[in-house]
Amino acid sequence: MSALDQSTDHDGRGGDKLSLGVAARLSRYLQVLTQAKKMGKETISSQELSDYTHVNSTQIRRDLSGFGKFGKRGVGYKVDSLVSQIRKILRTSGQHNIALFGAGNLGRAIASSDIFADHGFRVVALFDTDEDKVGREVGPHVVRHARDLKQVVGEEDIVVAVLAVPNPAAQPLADELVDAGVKIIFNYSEALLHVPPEVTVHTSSPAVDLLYALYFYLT
Amino acid sequence: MSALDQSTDHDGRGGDKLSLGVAARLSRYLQVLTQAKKMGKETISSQELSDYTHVNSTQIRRDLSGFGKFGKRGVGYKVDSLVSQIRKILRTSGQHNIALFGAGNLGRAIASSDIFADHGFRVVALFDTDEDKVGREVGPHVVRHARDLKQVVGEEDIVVAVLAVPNPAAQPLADELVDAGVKIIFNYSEALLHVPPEVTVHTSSPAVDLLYALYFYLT
DNA sequence: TAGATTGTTAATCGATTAACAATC
DNA sequence: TAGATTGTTAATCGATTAACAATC
Repeated sequence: MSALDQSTDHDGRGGDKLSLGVAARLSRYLQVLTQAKKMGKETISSQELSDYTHVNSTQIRRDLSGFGKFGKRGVGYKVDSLVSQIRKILRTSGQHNIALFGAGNLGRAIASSDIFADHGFRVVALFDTDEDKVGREVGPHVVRHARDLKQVVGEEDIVVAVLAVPNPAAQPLADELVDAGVKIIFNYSEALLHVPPEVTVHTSSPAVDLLYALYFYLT
Repeated sequence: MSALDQSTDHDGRGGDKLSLGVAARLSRYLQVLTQAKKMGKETISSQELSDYTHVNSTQIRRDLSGFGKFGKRGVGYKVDSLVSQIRKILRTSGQHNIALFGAGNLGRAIASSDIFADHGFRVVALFDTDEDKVGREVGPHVVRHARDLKQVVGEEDIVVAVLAVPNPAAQPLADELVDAGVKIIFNYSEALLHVPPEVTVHTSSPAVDLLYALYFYLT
């Protein structure tokens, strides 16, 4: 993880790496803005963004003004152009191909939703190891056998793999993915995955998020 | 959101509110520890915890030592007792009842998994509005019609609702939940939900997490 | 113009980390 | 004992926020 490296220029314009906090907040703004755009909203104020993200409005303005003057005083920010700007800052303007593993309930839910598509991610392949599932259609995908993963990862330039597989299957699969050259593993199983340092694992943990929310309710 | 209120005592022993950062990190430690325990691991060092959580090992020791001397020098922390200690600190030692809405792919995936159960959350009811689904069995649950939600929420002391419903259904359902007295809404739809200030909404956003991970890969 | 909201400053506060003594 | 790892200090650095001038 070189994510902790911090740039010494703090005006943010230098094309240098964002700090962890800034990158995380920009991502959240993008989430809200994307949905606001879908709902036909044309402008949004830092205060409205604050209401949805729970980030202080001054900080939102500060985060954004580091990269340019995107807002209009007295009006707010144009939703549409702010989405483009943040995508540019996060360097995620393009399309990114992802491979999805596991065609169970969770895998099918992910494959049929547009949560990833809305942010420029395209599921290009859905894999399973169950021969009964291979060949079946799930949304726009035909389930492929996981033994083909290396070929597909190479051909389709896949950097991200999403794991919706049972816990015991996760580590062996992760090993194969690392071997095939995947750099980011999004893990929906609960398994603790061992990977080389150049590979990033993000383990989704709804229950942990819930514990956190509950703490502030209970106190 | 009173989550930003900060206590003025910083030793953490006073039974006062944790800061946002500390509470978030403790939750993450708990996630890893819970899984490590499942895998039969008996002790764990701050360095190992750091490898899995990407939190600096000094900070982990610092976070923990604020509440007591849980570790043994030269050995590490006992996984089992550390889990109990953190649960105590986060005040989530008990059981918490949750209601799950939506018996589609995602709802069924959540209902059949033990991600919530592992952390003391018990799904006590699964709702849908589709009459075809009502009455069907999903894991240990029988799908109930959402019109019964108010009764169930009252009877079962439900504080948390998990929404695995289509976007357009989310806001009307949130309104009903607020009316019924639910305090925490865990939103798996993409809809931006409007709720009164005493209710907390957490919107899950895998694509946003992915954007964030991708940024650090791309730079 | 009057009202609203941005962009920016300056001050404060908390988070982070290297280093190391303590001790298992 | 020797090695390992915790608990804690002290210094630094970045995040946060109130306040307000600028301006749409």
